[in-house]
Amino acid sequence: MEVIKISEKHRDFFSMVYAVVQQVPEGRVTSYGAIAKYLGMARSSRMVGWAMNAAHHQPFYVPAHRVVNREGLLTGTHHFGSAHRMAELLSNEGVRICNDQVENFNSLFWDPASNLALD
DNA sequence: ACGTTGACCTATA
DNA sequence: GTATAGGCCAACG
Repeated sequence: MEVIKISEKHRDFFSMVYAVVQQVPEGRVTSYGAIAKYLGMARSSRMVGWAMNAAHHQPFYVPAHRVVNREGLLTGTHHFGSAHRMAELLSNEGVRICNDQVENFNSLFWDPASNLALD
């Protein structure tokens, strides 16, 4: 087991990412870019993925399986322990997965910018 | 300290 | 429609 250390500076950013991911309803999915854009880091969407990497080490639950890339492709399946873990979780929520690809992704897509109010 | 990598996205051809 | 290039910024060797 490796422990991923999170810099104090980015603790906030990570927390914000987790907060958004936790708002994603069951049976719905969102993308890294949408989260990054919502947090004002549209050009640093890779950091969202890095935050997901550390999500497993967080004390609270983070439904990282509901976060996919902009094509609706499950790119992070290898980081879920088993390759089919992510697809299983999504399938359990009613999301049809075919070859690591979310079906009807356009309808299942949940955009935080359109569902969360910006204060 | 430098180069490479990465759960990505946008732009251009 | 696919293919290639560039950018982004933190973590790792």
